[in-house]
Amino acid sequence: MPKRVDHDERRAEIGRALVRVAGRRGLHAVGMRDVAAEAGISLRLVQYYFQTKENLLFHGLQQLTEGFGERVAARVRAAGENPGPRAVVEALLMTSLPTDEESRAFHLVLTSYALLAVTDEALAAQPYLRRPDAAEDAVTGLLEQAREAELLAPDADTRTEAVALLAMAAGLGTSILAGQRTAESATAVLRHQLNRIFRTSSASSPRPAANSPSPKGTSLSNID
Amino acid sequence: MPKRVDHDERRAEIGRALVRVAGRRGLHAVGMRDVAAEAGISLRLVQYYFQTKENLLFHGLQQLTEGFGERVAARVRAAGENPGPRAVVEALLMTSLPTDEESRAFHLVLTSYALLAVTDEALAAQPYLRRPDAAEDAVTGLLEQAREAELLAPDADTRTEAVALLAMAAGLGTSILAGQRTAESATAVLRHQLNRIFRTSSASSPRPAANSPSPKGTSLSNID
DNA sequence: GTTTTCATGGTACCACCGTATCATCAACGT
DNA sequence: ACGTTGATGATACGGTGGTACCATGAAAAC
Repeated sequence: MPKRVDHDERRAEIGRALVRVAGRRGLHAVGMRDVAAEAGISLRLVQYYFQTKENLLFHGLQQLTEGFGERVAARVRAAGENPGPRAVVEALLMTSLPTDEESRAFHLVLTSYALLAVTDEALAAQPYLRRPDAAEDAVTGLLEQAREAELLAPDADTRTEAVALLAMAAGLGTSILAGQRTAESATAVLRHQLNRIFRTSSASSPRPAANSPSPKGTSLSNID
Repeated sequence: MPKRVDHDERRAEIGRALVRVAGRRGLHAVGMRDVAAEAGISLRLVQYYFQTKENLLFHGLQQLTEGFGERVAARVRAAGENPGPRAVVEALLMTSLPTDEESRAFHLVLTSYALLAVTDEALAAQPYLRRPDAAEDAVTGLLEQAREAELLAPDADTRTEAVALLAMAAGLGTSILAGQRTAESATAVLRHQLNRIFRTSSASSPRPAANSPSPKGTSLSNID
């Protein structure tokens, strides 16, 4: 069978297997043999593509963060062709909530990594966890935009509100993971806060339909 | 030395050792030998007082949650003799932030437990993690009190605000743990939200300046 | 066609970890 | 006094997990 193999694709597949099994049994309980079995390959191959477990874990983390960026982008795209600042902020926040079963695993593993990084300096040095300030900057910028479009109270403290929103989303996310709250109630709480910050000039009730057909082009920023 | 020994005190001491070492190296990296060394006793004794590691972990979790309750109580006590609802809420929220080095370990380990409980049903069945709704009820009740004392907007959604506050505190706490935010900026964000919710008894103008509007003088300037 | 290189399988090694076993020593009851 | 019981030490055992080593089939290079 030794036809030339795409190493990157192979590594990505193994990384997905890692995330899957970690989502089920917890990141702490994942061994290389488990990953191999989940990916349907032999232990030797996991070693072959990632020499060490540390390497595998790093790669898994990288995939997760990249996946998060893609999820945000997809949600923003789904918010319409020219989404207003609120729609973008909402997309960003909602993405950080574990709603369906797949994103539940996603967030569980990502949170596990973050917690590991607190005491594992090798993980903390990985750049993929090193810039969550990017999200803060992005949300702050979006709130600024909204203020200039007179969608916010003129004296709103955008940076503080951005931090508060992100922290709230993170906290709600772990609440959902822990089974203390449903995804629906969490989104309701989040939307309540958004409704407070954004003085909705038109529809105020939680209508998830088309909102804010803003003429101003809000260019999507990088966002992680 | 075989004079009768207070088992409970011994177990508590070992539990404290567990939390200490877990705070340094992470809960996942803690073994019974580490706990024994940290407590200055032999491995055999850790086995003697806790038969199994699972038992030790359960006990450690119990100690942590009990410690949390005591911390809240101490902070409320420090808030004055007859603290208003806001002072109590603030004490509760501030307690859930890792400020000094000791509480940092405290929250790191507690968060690790919570995350473990997601995939470990034996841990999830432990009653000490089973009642975080209690905090939600407490804060909601306090907000109700405040509303009746006309410290809140009469149409405030107390339960939603309570959930939001608790989620925000949790999220800010993990941010501090991850080194993404200082404890000072986190407390500032939290106070900003409290200032928003608790408005002065006269007007609804948001005062970002000093707080303590209560007639009883609910100024708690404790905090480390 | 031979050689080299890539991909893969199988398995052994080593260290660590939780647990169990055996042994000892000091107090306390009667 | 002496046996019983509680507290402690030392060490062994079984399992598991990451890593390493050897082998081999199958293309690609020459």
